[in-house]
Formats: sequence, structure tokens, C-alpha cells
Amino acid sequence: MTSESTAEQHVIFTRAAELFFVLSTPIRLRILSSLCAQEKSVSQLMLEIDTTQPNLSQHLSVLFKSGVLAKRKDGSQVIYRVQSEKAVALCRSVCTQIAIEMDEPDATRTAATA
Amino acid sequence: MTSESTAEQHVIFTRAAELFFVLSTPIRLRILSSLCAQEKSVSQLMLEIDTTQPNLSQHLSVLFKSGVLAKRKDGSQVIYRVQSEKAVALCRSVCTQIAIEMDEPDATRTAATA
DNA sequence: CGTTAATATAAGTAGCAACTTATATTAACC
DNA sequence: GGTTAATATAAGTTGCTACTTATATTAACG
Repeated sequence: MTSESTAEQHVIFTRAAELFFVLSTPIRLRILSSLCAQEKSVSQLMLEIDTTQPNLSQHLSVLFKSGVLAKRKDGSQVIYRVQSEKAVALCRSVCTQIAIEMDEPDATRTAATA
Repeated sequence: MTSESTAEQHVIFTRAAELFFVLSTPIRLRILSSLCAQEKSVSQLMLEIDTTQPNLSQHLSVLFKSGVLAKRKDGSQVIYRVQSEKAVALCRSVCTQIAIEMDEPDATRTAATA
């Protein structure tokens, strides 16, 4: 977030936007949150994430292609795990902040006096 | 990013996803970056952001409604400014990280040895 | 007041993203 | 090897998002 305007900046903003986009759906945040605790197979994730198997696979694919998740094969299963701890840290800080704001009784007053 | 699964978590993930969505386009990141330096009117922004006036206004509206930007009227002009320093910090850290990774000659090796 | 400037909103279009249903792939198991 | 389980991909649909063009609103200025 510097204020200079260069060609490199254009690339950086594009890449940053891509990462933000990957994190811009609740279901993908839920997947990421679940995999924070431990790596899991697709069928294990199916027990927690309320959607169809193909839809889950598609979201996992998005997270994998962006580098947020990694995967390995174990027999007929595919085990996904967190690859980008930075993305996790990002989500964690945002979610923590939102939780704090939700606990505040009057958010508007707080914003006005901040 | 805790691993518990509650109704509150659902709300948190939804809100977090909304914020990430707002930041998920390069043009909105450019606007935010420009306003980091100083508050600006729509026409001032038009000089830097390469798009049409209505499109700029629409993006400003998205950023305003999500609480990332604030605005005030000054005569016939509307001056926008950063409202959520947290959102700025978020973008800044992501962009800084991306810039660092772009400077690394071999990102794959770095990822493998990290 | 009529005109111009600054900004917002409306309306229309194209492309994409999320989801569903159906099918393909790959591995385990009998 | 045929069948079942686990996962991925394909294909189709729907809705939303970004953009454009056109128009409305509001303020300055003569």
C-alpha cells in the first residue's frame, strides 16, 4: 500500500486481489479453518462442510491452485493441508477483529471516537 | 481461524468473506492505495485511476458501504478518505509480502526449504 | 435563472463464479 | 477382473459483478 504508481504495482495489486478473491467466500474460509487444526481427506472434510462432494472438490481446487493449500495422495484418498501460513494468519487476524467488533455493544460510537 | 464450528463462526466467516471480496479487485486496491497518501475528490481520483467516472463512483460506493472509506461533501465535490485503517494494514501487509516474493529469484526453492 | 461542472444512479450487457447433476478416473477389495 | 469407494472433471444453469452508456441530481457561476 504505497502511493507510487508503477508497472510493478499493477502486478502486485493484481496478485493481491487474486488472493483476496480466493478468501472471499465463507465456504472456503470454513475449509481453511478446518484444515488449520489438522490435515484432512476430502471425505473427512465432507463431514464438516455442508455441501456436495463436487462443490467441495472445486473449492479445494481453487485453494490449491492459489497456493493456499497443498495436497498429497494416500491410497485412494487425497489429503489436503495448509500450505500458506500467511493466508491463515491473514484470515485469523480478520476473523479475530470481527469477533471483537461483534462483542462491542455499540460499534458506531466506537468508530466515531476512534 | 479457530477450529470450532458455531453459529457465530458462520457469521464471522460471512463478514470476513465480505471484506475480502471488497478487496478482491485491482482497481479497488489502487483506489485505496491512492487514498492512503491523502483524501481526494472523485475528480482527483479520476486523474490517477484509469476508468470511467461512473465506474469509479461505483467502486467508491462499494468501498464506502463496506466501511473501508468515508466521505464528506465540499461544495459540489465529494472527498473520500480512508476509514478502516485495519483494511489498509491488511492490504499493505499482503502487498509487501507479494513484493518480497517477487524479488526472490527462485520462489519454488524457497517454498520447499521454508 | 440558465448553464456548466461534479458526482451519483439507472439501465443494459457480457463474462464469470458458484452450484448442481452427471460422468470419468483411480485405487482398494473381493 | 468386476465392483465399490474416493475424488476429480465435465457440462449445464443461475445469479452476480464489472463495465458501459445514458440520465438524474446537486452545486457553482455567470
